[in-house]
Amino acid sequence: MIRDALARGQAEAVFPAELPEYEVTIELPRRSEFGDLACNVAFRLAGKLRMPPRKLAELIASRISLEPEGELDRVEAAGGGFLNFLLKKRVWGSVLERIQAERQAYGDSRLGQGRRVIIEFVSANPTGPLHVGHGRGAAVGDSLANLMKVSGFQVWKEYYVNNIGRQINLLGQSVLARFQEKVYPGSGLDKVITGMPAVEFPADGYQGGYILDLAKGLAQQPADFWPSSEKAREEWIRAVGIYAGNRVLEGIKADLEKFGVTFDLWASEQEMYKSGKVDQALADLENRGYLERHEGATWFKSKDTFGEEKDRVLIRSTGEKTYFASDIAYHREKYARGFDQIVNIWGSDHHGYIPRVRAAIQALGYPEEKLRVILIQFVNLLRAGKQVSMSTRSGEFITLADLVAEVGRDAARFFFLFRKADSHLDFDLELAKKQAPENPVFYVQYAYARVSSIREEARRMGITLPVPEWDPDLLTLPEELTLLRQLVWFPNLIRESAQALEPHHLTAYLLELAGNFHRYYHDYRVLPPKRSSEEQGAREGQSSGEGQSSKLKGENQNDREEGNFEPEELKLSQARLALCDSVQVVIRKGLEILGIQVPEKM
RNA sequence: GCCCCUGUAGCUCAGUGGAGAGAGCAAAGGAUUCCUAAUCCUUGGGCCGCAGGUUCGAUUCCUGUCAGGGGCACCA
Repeated sequence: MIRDALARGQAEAVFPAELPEYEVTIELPRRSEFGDLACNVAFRLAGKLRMPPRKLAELIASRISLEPEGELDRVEAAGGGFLNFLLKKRVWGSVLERIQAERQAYGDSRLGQGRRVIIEFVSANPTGPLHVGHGRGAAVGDSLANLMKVSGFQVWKEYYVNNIGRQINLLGQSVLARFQEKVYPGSGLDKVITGMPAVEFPADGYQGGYILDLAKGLAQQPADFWPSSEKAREEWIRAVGIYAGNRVLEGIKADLEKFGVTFDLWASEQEMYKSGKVDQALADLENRGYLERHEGATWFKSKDTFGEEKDRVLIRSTGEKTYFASDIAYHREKYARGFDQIVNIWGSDHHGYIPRVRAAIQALGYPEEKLRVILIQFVNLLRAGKQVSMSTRSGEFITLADLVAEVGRDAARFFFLFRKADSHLDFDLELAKKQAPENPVFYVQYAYARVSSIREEARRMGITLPVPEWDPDLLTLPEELTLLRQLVWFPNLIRESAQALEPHHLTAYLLELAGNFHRYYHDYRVLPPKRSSEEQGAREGQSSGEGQSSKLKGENQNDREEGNFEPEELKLSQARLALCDSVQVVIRKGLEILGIQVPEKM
């Protein structure tokens, strides 16, 4: 259309016959005064045509022909040279028809075209309960999964369990030492356990109350749990470590379930070893010439080949394989399983680790650009403005379970998704608990509950949805247009957030939508005002029509029934009700993606 | 030393190659005969860290610089 206008200008010899290459981009302006769509083509051409952009814009605008049946209402030149387009009102109003028809499917798209994506997240070592930082990763990962699902991706969620290796042994040793110290003496267990080697509590062992609980649990183990007396100390530690790791993992699973987060697979590092996948991966690297042996260890040649700082150890001189070795095998598996996109959500302390993993993926001949890593920055937990310290080792931490118990799952998830994943997050416990407007979670949920309340009241009055016929001219208030525009924007927001892997945009959007709704609600009535009983006339006492429960009888005196409104009044109310209902549908959809529940009443 | 992230209102943070830069909190004052006052309104408040560059146009992109956080193991 714009090109037509320019061509017309050329024909009139206002523009030169030879136009330079140019691009026409249309954007949504931030301010409603600037129209519904804006175009900056005049700026792009101004320099080349040696004309002021404003003048150029006016020339173009005057040559644009609008089809009378089209969706555009008018076009004008504005500002320094923008072309602003105004859509006809029915275009905005039609979004309500669409939402009413699609309901919860509004916002779904086929962006992903069924491509398969694996999202690995949380993946905390089973050496202690999840803390709030893991909770943030869980919230981000789970919401991202939802976001991608509605955007047409096939999503697979996975937790990688590091249930073997040094940390697990350390856990085993910590638990066994506590067992010998606090549980075993005088327990009579010497009849069951024979030849237990003495184990001291390691210097860097795990502290915290859960270690003693695990030690107490050991007392319930059957006799065949314990290694035979001639087995080495390491065997005892390993057995206790695996036991403790499994117990901790059960707790982690339970905590995540309470947090509303589930996984399609709990991938086990032990399994990677048992199935020979680690050895296969190493053999693969060997065949491709990326392994090197010196100083008794086996190294991945990442320094000269991939520009890494240094080579990395895969097999220690002791013969033990490093975590990196099994992680290479795990990533190799992800590629081999045929995922189109691989998303890892890691703690920000892993950032130095990413280039190394990418190097290994390239070394194995896989496309590393399929891998995208989201780093989760630390959560700064505040209570009454004071920082709450966290560290797994010292045992002084607030667990995810504690957090959920204190502020609730909904508030916790919302706060975790409030900020960009890679920026530091201040989490104020007092604010999250507050049942007040300054708490964003309640603010959004309340907007939802309010609509339910309106709908309930409407039902009593006999006003129902769907609207029989849509009259776009009924919603003409600026506040209504603001809401309509925001609803139109929603599917776009979902797509963009899914593409960028950034669920936090959704929390901001919902807050804004809730705010616009609250303002609208405050200033205008959705339903017709109640009439006093004198005005109500002869219909009194009659029981109302379908779907009314008997408990409403007492209220009927003040209520009006269907047919008791002016037709225009009824139509306006229905249109506004459709708007509110559509706002609610979108809030529900948004909160669902974030994993937050919607209350019908508050 | 090298690498990554972050510098935007008093605080916590959104945001964008374009049109007086936004929200929440905090401060002060106000608003319910009527669909939930868990709401709403008003008022102040800003060299978008600093300096260059690219551009018709930079808070946004590039370079440098300063400040804060984090990472650089034969740990995971």
